[in-house]
Amino acid sequence: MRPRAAERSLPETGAPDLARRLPLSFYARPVLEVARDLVGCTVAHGETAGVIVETEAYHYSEPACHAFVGLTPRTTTLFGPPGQAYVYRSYGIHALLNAVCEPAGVGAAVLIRALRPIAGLEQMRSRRGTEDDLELCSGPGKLTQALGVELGENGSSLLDGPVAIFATGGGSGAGSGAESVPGPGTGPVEVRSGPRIGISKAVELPWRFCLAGSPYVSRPRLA
DNA sequence: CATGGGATTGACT
DNA sequence: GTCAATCCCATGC
Repeated sequence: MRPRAAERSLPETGAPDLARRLPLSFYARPVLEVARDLVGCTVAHGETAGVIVETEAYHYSEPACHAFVGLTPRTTTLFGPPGQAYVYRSYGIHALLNAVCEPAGVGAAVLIRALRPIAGLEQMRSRRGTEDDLELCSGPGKLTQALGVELGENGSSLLDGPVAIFATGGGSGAGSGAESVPGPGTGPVEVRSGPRIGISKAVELPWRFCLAGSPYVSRPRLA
């Protein structure tokens, strides 16, 4: 399949290392680790891209997760192999984007909740119908609209599919020796955790992860 | 087959 | 702060 434009050229912002997508081994880990480590990474779709500033973890063992009910037509992707996009319709209106995690057979995924836009801003503004860049991707339904991610991409591979996720290469490039954590795009990113948003069950679990101080996270902001 | 409930958003009081 | 929009699907009769 042909390379996507956003993979080959990106604006200066953040100078992401778009040469390499996150590998399968990144997703085949405990979902809480993946959720935390995805903050600071870059997600791209077509000409558009943004840096992840907010995520939430979902695991079959707790009732807020769709996989809690077991294997059904809806949860097939969730129980599938890691590194796939789980896209579903929310409230009959919005498409929400997740990254499937943990080994195949374990229903778990990370919901991508907010991005800092870095590429394809004009297309995002057009799709979103606003000129306010803070409103482009500051919510799970907003970012899929801005990126143009749709339900048909459910089950597609994040490793070799239309939705791509990259480490946002920070200062020390590759080959810096030391076995750095395999996931986090950048070096030091301060991530805060708190309760997940918009759920009615397992509300106490602090499985939401936000980039500290980012104006691009959704509301309510994490103190 | 009928029903009910959302991993949300935007408009409005 | 409240509330409707809108549709997929899990559940129950």
